[in-house]
Amino acid sequence: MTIKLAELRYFCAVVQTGNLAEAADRLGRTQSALSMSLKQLESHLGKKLFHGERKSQLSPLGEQVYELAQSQLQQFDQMVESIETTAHASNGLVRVASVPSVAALVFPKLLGQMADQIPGVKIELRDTDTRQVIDSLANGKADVGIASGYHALNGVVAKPLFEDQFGLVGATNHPLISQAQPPLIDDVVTSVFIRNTLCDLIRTPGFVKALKHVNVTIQNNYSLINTISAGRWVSVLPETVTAFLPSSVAFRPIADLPAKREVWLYRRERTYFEETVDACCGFIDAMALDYKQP
Amino acid sequence: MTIKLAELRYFCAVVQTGNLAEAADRLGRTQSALSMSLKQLESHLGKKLFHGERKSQLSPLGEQVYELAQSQLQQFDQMVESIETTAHASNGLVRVASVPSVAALVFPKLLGQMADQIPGVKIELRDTDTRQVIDSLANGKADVGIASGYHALNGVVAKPLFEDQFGLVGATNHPLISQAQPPLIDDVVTSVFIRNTLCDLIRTPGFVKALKHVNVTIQNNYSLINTISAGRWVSVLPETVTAFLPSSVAFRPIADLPAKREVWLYRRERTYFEETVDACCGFIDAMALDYKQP
DNA sequence: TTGTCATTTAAGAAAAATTGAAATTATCTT
DNA sequence: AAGATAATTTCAATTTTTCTTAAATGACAA
Repeated sequence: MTIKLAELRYFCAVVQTGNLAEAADRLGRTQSALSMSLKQLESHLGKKLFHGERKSQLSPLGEQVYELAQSQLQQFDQMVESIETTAHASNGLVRVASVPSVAALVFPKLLGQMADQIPGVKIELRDTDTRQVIDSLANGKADVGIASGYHALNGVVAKPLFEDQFGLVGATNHPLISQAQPPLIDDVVTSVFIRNTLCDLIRTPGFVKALKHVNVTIQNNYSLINTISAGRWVSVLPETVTAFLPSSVAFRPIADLPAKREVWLYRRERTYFEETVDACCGFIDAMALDYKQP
Repeated sequence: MTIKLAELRYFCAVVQTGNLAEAADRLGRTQSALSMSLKQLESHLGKKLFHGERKSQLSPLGEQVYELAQSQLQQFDQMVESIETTAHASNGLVRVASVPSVAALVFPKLLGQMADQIPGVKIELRDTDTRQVIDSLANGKADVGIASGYHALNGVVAKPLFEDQFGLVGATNHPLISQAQPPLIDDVVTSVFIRNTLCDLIRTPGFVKALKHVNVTIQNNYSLINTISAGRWVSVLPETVTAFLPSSVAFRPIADLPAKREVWLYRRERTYFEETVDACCGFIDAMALDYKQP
């Protein structure tokens, strides 16, 4: 007999609630059912999963198991949902994964068009970073992907979607924004510069070099924009990201920074509902045209 | 009631064998058990998973389910193994993921040192591409990672391991190898050049530009070396990869290609057996020194 | 100590999975 | 097209597993 999924599910619930009664309540089971299940899991592993007698503190092994089990359960549930949706959708399910900036731009409109033109279609939209987009495609967990740059992938066809000029983002009244002449890299990448994840896509040597001395980084774009709108700080972002800037923040090109972000559209071959996925890609492609020739 | 892991396991076995009897045999169950389980799965989804009456041909939905189920099962089993190993290992389990080139270099020695110096330790070594190494670290599926380039990751510390000069690889008697003066990019990236995955790490503008006109690519390094040793073709690889070249193939620097591959060592914070993981990183680090100052 | 709260235990009940044998359905052969 | 063979399904009986109820144990604080 091996470890069962239900055992892990119970275990995780107990970890989250910190006691049997609450976990049992949440799962619609009794305390004793959980108690026995945990005991079985522990005896299978030959070690305790919790510290002390109560279920409030994990042992080191428990920590490890919790982490693994948690992500496994999440994945499993996601897979089940995906299977069920596919099975029940009359016009199929299209799973689209995209980097957040493009997702914000594309998803609302895409959702509308799909729903209007393909009755009964189901759509699953996810925004993550390029790495995970590519991964989802590779694992068959997404049918369509939008990501930065080109990545060769088996069973997936890629096509360039649009290019996206990098430029300065700063508060409207920041000197670098308001000054007459266009700023240069060296003006921008100074002590008021905040690095962000998208900066890593830039290969312009002068910029890469300047970036080495920057020591403020903000991972989350929303926090980044917020910080910038306070007035003191600036950053560099692709132009389409700035479609969502508040009026207190503005975008302008940097004279000696020609770098563009290449956004690519990926499509899995041999998908369940070919036509639906084709239509989806068509919509995305059409939208991209709006950005290609502004 | 929801989809169960066992149902998917049965389903996959039937898909693989193509008939119930064989699958039942493999799983140590009877035909009827599988038949009922499949029926249950199908009625849950409301659609057939197979085409026709026999179990030899999947329906489109079946294809989709099979693919998802297959990868899920694989992951689950891997997780179970990882949990069990962790639980039973007296000195813990260290899961190391590395890009193949460095893995080939480091794993044999590392395995020996770990076994010798940390009695009872268990080691799990995996070689994949950089993307998956980073992913394993992010998902808590690896404790230590070796990958090309720097990637910021939550809960993971990174440190540069060594740098690896890119250069020409060709048959010993290939003109570009045997000629007196060092070759240039334009000599190398010609009609006899084969592109490979590691080429994408190179950012030297002249090389990137030249690469655009190359239309032969080999993904697998082993096949690549084999092809090269035939005599006609050449490629570009990092120097450490060449530690495993057959004598018929040689490495030499390219005069105007300064590109280096940066290899980084990643280590998850808050691992189960801190000391063991520390020791492992120490060993890897020490080995890297051999390549830093050759 | 005593009372409360959390967990465990044990025995029976309920649910789920598995089996064996017979029945059905498909495929092949002639 | 009929019979033979192979594969799958059905169904009731059985086994296994999981869950519940109810009572017992253990920890902890007043």
